[in-house]
Formats: sequence, C-alpha cells, structure tokens
Amino acid sequence: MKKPEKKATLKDVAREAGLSVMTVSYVLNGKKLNHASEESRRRILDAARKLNYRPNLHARRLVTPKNNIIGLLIDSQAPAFYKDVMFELEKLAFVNDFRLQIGMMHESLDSIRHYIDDFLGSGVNNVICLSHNYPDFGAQIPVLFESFGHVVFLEEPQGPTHFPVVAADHYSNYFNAVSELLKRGRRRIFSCRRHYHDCAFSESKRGFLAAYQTAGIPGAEHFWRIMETSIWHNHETAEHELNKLLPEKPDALIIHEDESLFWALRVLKRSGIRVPEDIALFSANLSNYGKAATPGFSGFDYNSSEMGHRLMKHLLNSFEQQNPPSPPPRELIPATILWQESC
Amino acid sequence: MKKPEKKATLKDVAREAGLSVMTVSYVLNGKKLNHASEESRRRILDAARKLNYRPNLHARRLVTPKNNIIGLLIDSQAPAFYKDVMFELEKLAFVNDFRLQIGMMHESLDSIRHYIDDFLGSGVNNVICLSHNYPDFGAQIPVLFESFGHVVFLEEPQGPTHFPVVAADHYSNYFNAVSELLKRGRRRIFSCRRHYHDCAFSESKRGFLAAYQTAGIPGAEHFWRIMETSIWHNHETAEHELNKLLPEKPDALIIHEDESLFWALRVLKRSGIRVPEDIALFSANLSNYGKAATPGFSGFDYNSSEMGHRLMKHLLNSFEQQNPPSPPPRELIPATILWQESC
DNA sequence: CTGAAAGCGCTTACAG
DNA sequence: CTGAAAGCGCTTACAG
Repeated sequence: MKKPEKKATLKDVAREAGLSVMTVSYVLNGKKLNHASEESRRRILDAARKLNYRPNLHARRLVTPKNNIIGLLIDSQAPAFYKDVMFELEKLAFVNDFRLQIGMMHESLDSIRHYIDDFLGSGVNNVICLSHNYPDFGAQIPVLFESFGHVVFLEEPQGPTHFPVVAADHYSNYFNAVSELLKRGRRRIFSCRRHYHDCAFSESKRGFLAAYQTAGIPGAEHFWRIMETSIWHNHETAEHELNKLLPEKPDALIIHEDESLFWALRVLKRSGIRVPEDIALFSANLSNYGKAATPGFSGFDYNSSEMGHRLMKHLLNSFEQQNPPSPPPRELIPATILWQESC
Repeated sequence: MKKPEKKATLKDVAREAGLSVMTVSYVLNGKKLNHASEESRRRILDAARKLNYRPNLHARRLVTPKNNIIGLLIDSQAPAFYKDVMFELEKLAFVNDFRLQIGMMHESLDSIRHYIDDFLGSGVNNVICLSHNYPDFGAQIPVLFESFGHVVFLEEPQGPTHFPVVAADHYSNYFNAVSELLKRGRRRIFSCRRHYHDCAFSESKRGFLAAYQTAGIPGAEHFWRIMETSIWHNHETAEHELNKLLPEKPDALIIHEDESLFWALRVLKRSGIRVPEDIALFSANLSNYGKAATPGFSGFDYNSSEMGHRLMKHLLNSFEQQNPPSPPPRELIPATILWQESC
C-alpha cells in the first residue's frame, strides 16, 4: 500500500521559521494579532506555505472541546425531498462556518447506533436528524439522541423527545387539499399510502377525515386506504394495487409519491380512464418531475430550502438558550399546494 | 449554551475496573485476546458499559496513522444520478468497514479547497471524486488531489491525472442510441445539451457523429446543438429553446436530463406535435420518473449501483498496488438503453 | 497476565 | 513580543 507522504507539523514549521511551536500556533490561528512581530509573522507564513502545512484536525479537536461539527443523520432510502433538505443544510452549515458530518442509516437500528457512536466519538454535540420513522424500531430512536447537547428532528419522532421538531403541517395540508377537491365536486377521494405509526400518517389522516366532516360528506374512513409498498416501482405493482381500488369507482386519488403517481397515470391511461375527467390525481410529495408532467401533477410542494432554514435556525437557537423551553418547540410548515391539470 | 456532559475516558473506566489504562485499551479494542484474564475482561466490560464509555476518535486517530475514512467529494447541484452513486458508495464503504466523510462543493474552487483541507487535516488518504467538471475551473481540480495517496474519479477530469477513472461509455452510448434511431427511420436527430469542455461532452459528440457517418447520412454536425442551460426548470425556458429548434423540423430530440424532457413533452403536446409519431424523445439521463412516464421515455439507464461498485473496486485495488500502473486505469461502463414509447 | 512510559500534534494559560 | 510546560485521550512497544 502506497504510503501517504509525511505531513508537515507545527514543529516542522517552527524549525523552518526559527521560532517556537507556540508562536507558530498563535500566528497561524490568527488570534491575538499582536502576539508576534511583523517579521515573525512573515517568516512563519512563508514557512507554512513552503512546507504545505495543514493543521492536524484530530490533534486540534482533541485539545479544544468546542468543535464546529454538526452531525446529520439521514436514511439512504429517504425520499428525494429529504436529500434536498440535506444539501440545503450543508450550504447553511457552510456559510455559518460549521461542518456537516453525515451519517447514513440503512433501515436498521444498528447502522444508526454506529453513526451515533461516530458522532459521540468525534465530540459532535449538535445533531440534525432527518430520518427516524421506521415501522419496527422508530420508537427506540429518540432515546439514542439523549447524549447530545442539541438535536432537532425533521418530523415528529415516534417516541417522546425534549428536543425541538420541525415538521410539515400534514393536518392542514390534507385538510386544504381534500376540501378543495370536494369543492371541485370530487366525492370518492381515495388516499393511498403505506401505514406508518408516525405522526405524519395520523395527522394526514386526521386532516383528510376533517375535510370530509366539515363538508358534511360521509364515508371518509372508507376512502383512507393502506398501500402495501411505499412506492410503486413498476407497472405491475401499480396495476395490482389500483385494481383493488378501481371497482370502488374513485373519482380522485391522492398518492404518496410522484414515482407511484406516474405509474398510476400510465395504468389508468392504458385502461382508458381519463385524467382528470374520470379520476383526478394528486401528489402528496410533488417533485420537479411531477410539476413538469403532462398533465401537470397537482400536489403538495414542500419547500426544502425553507425546511432547511427552519431546522438550522432551531439548532442555532438552542445553542443560546440556557434552559431549553418546555415543552420543546414544535414548528409546522404548511406546503404550497400546486393545482395543475391532473385535478 | 448547554454544556455537553463530561464523557468517560479510558482512565475513568480503568479506575472503575481497578485496572490500568493499557489493559482496558487492549480489552476494549479486542486485539490480543489473551492479553487479559476472563475476570479482568468482565470487570472492564462492565465498567465501560456502566460509564457509557465511547472511545475518543480524535485521540485514537491522532495516534494511529492508519484510518478508515474515505473522503467523498460531490457537488450539491449534481444530477440525481451522482447522488444515487453517493448513497451506493456509502453502503459499500459501510460493509467494508470504512467511513465516508462527505464534502460538498458549491460551484466554487474555494469550497473544494475547503473540503480538501478538511480531508487532509483529518488524515484522509483515500478520496472518491464525483464532481469536477466545471466550465470555469475544472482544469485546476485534479492537481488539488495530488496530496492524497489514492483517488478515483467518476468521469474523466479536465486536467491530467495519474489516478484511475471510471466513466460512462459516452461514445458507445451515443453511437448505439443514434444508430438505432437512424435505423428506425429518424433522420433529423437533434442533440440538445449545454456545452462543457469535458470528456463526457466530446465523447458523446464523437459517438453521435460516428453513428451518422457509419450510416452514411450527412448533416450530423448541424444537429448537435448547444443548449443555454443544463436543465429546463419551467415551461417558458423549454418553449423558448424548443422554438429555436422546431422550425428545423427535428424528428427526434436527445435531451440531457429528464426534467427538461418532461417540459419538452409538455410544450410539444400543447403545440399539437405528437410523440413519437412526429418527434421521438430520448433521455440522456433516464430517471425512475422518466421510466414511469406516459409515454415511457427511452434513454440511457445508467446503473448507480454498478458505478458505485466499480469506483470502490478501483480504490480498494489501488491500496494493494506497490506501484500504480501507468497509464492509470480507465474503465468505461456502458449504459443500458431502454426503448419505450417515446421513440 | 499486567502496567509504566513515551508520544501522536496541537492549544492554552502562564511566566518572562 | 516570545517560549517552556502541561495536558487532551489514546495506542504501542516493551519490561516485568
């Protein structure tokens, strides 16, 4: 195995500059500007450049308890929106002079523990958790974060937490969308999504039912359907699932993800069912592709940039608070509802 | 600011177990199994659990030159395919007991330098570079990687490098796709993409021209068009760009990205142009959404999993080689071409 | 089977 | 303005 070339240390720079290690440290870190003479500064800067000196971050972080790392936990299978939020957060971290250390889970508690240990071992005190709603062990996740000083969750976790949470306003989103569909004359609006024991699921359902109730139209419970998979990845799955629904004469479908919606559209068209005349299609997670589709998809347009900003704001805020507010803050972000030709 | 609670160190565990720090270190690291008695092991393990001990990774990495971190550089604006590759690589790193340290660039040389410094300061010796083709400073990027022991690039960088490169086989991809389109009777196949001074661009063009030449059909140069933006994000842009093309009576369009292709489809339909009867549409970067579209998009289906495996393989291989092969290996991966109703 | 000692590269009071 | 010294938490020969 090829050896990495020996890297220059502070000692090397000091020797080269003919000064002591501490003087070099002071100059290179730019604190206490009056600590060294102009001549010394120049000699040190020259030596550092000549030797291509880079500080050893492990040594630095070993000795300075404060570090500027924010841990970010995301699932590698997370929907595209979460990944957009991740990239948004990275930009925000960068401009705030933080580094993002990213841990990726793979649908197993072990992989989460692994990365949490990495964070803890790296002195990470601040964590943004983007993914935590797992059918099997979601409730066990919040406790894993107790060791950190500051945490913010995207979406309400399945267990109790004393950390802030930023979430989409699922109740209002569903209430508004379904109300509008009802106003447009749709009566048999089927919502198709996988069952999760999380807040997003139950709040969505609550909003869905409330819209029907407010409109004084019965039967809503019947229209709330559980899908077997979270995304339809091919024609067969979509057809199979839709065939369970079509005999019930839906006049609108709310589908959880754009990829599934595209497949649904394809199946419907092949069956000679017209969109939106016979069935309206509504996306619960509009992507750029869905926005550009023909017919253009209607749906919830979450704002990853906004979401990233709120998450970061809560994390930075909590740095400044002596005593965390109780109960911990909850912020709900409404989606923009885009109405296009699919409805 | 809330203080993180003091973490237990090896010394604390040693005190709790009534043994020396070194014995604890040996036991907890699991090497030299016969180093401690069964009784000592148990006491140490109990103490570590009781104190919730986590090794300080900075201290460990300071003292052990070998580390298991792979640096990954990606652009936050990279197309979805690159992000898929990133998640693929994370999984591979995880099972190979490596950690991925992710640096994200933002279209500026400074942000790249910043993360490269982070890597260098963290003792990272192995780097996978996913994004480096920038119009303004792409040529300056490869030299930044000279300080690392092992590097592998996705796609040929714009400057010379002695590190291995894994890339899509753009020449063959375009040659095969265009040949097939010609065989299907298309004659005015316009390729629309932004101009880049990189290998992907020139190889694609070479394949495009070669297909026409092999078929003995003239005019290919005229059909290779430069688009002003890399992705059409709305109807206006797509319409504006397409209006430059339509007077030239294209009978096929190769479009660089699915989002643009969706907009193109929408514009064409509104203009009463039929797909594929009047114009065939072909995607140079098929996404899952494009595969599910109606009509289903034809296009290049790159395999992120395969790409991730190859990249990791080259990196791991280079660990074992005393002298890197010269010239450095280049691996070209052909895309699967999916033919659907859009052609 | 167990431990004393040295050292990784850095920063931070502190003394001159 | 400059430097000697201590120490962060860990691992690695080495000696008993």
